[in-house]
Amino acid sequence: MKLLTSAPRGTQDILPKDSYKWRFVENLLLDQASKFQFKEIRTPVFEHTELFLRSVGQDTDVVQKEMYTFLDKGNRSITLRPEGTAGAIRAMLEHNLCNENLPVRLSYIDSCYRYEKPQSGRWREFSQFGCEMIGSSDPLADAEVISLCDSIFKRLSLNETYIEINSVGCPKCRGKYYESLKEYFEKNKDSLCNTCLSRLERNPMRILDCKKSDCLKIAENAPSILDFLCSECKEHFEEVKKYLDVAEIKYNVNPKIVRGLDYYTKTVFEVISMHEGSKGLVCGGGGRYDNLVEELGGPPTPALGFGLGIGRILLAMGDLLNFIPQYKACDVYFATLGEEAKTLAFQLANILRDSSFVVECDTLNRKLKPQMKYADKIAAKFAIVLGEEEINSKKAKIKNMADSSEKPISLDNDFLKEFFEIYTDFEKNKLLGN
RNA sequence: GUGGGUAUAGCUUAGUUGGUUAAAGCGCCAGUUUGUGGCACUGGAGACCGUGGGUUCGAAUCCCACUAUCCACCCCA
Repeated sequence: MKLLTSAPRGTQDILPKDSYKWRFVENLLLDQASKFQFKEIRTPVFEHTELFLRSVGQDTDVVQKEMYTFLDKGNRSITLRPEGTAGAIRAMLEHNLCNENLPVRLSYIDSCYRYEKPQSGRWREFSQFGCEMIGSSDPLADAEVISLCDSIFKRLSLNETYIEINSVGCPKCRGKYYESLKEYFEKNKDSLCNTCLSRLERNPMRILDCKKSDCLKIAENAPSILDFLCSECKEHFEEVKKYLDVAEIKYNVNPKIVRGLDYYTKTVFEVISMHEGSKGLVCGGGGRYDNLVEELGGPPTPALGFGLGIGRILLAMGDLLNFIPQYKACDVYFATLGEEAKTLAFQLANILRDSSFVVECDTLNRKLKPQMKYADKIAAKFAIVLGEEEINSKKAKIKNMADSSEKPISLDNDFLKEFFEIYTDFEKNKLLGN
């Protein structure tokens, strides 16, 4: 078969055999966030390009080479969102949510888009769960957001996941730190890789993130941001750690973590999964961004948040996904012979469905045998055969597919009542282990 | 963006030093007499061997390009 085309590069179709797993994880994420009073917000998939230029930052890789940007028919520059924070904050400001109760706590599940070369755990279209807490500068807010993130992984039984935290300070302390970093790397310029040389000018902190062995070696002895934090930032960071300790949340302080987006200040953190299939993959990240709200035209407002890649979470979960409850099994399958039977089955099926049973009827006009085969394959609990005899006598047999036992059932007004009796009996026996 | 692997039915794969109608298992469909599933047996549908060039009398097999996919780097969720 020659298909016209296939799904675009870096996208994925989530088929019925997997979609329920996604749904389960998504529900769990939103539910856990709601325990911390985060409420769902839904924002557009695309925004005006300038939003991301300003928030994510001109110099970032995301903006420089990964955005899906195009002109619409009205000549507006539009960009498919590469992350969730900017849109959430924009919407919050546009609808004056921060003029109501502070803090504002928002959660979302967004499809995001980045033009990257796909590989394991990386797609061009990916689903991101995020939470944003706007209005508090208190270190407890940081601890609470990290705690939410941590609790999610606990709830998912992802135990080989750990949290790394750092503080990138405020623009004030970062200025001094950059100078010192530049000075340090200038001295070791000869051993740096080419990418790092260009980073030296634009964003020396990114050199700390380089994985090349030569750069790693130099970075090892580079000055640490933690030694340059101003008293306010330092105190803030200490408080955050104190709260995390109280909550018995495990974390490593890693002065080398640098988040990829420009808006971060003070606390930043990453969630790294060491599970099979996602070894060392960053499946979440976040931090404080005290200047972003103002940057987008709002009043000076402290805020912070985090994002998790849902695809990466599923990757990390691996075999755990097998324990997720699947779609409801079929309660009753109607095997039908002839037009009249088909019609009757259709009516009876809807009666059962109104009582929230899961029912399926034959729609392929197959012979009885293949129909029973099918009922078996879909693991129907009961099968009811309808043919000429049954219609004439207004009585049918309902077959328990597990033990092949059959019981009579009326097809008239008593149908639902009798079915209930048979069904509860069946469930009772199951509980008793028969 | 850089480097490497892979590309044969829906899925998993076989395909010998290039040689004629490209195999198998699973899955799907149908049958094994009349209206009943799980087992077994029989049969069937389904592949222009990723695409396009080239080498050759002859290419799934060799060469080149492209595309897709996977992996690593970069970056990140």
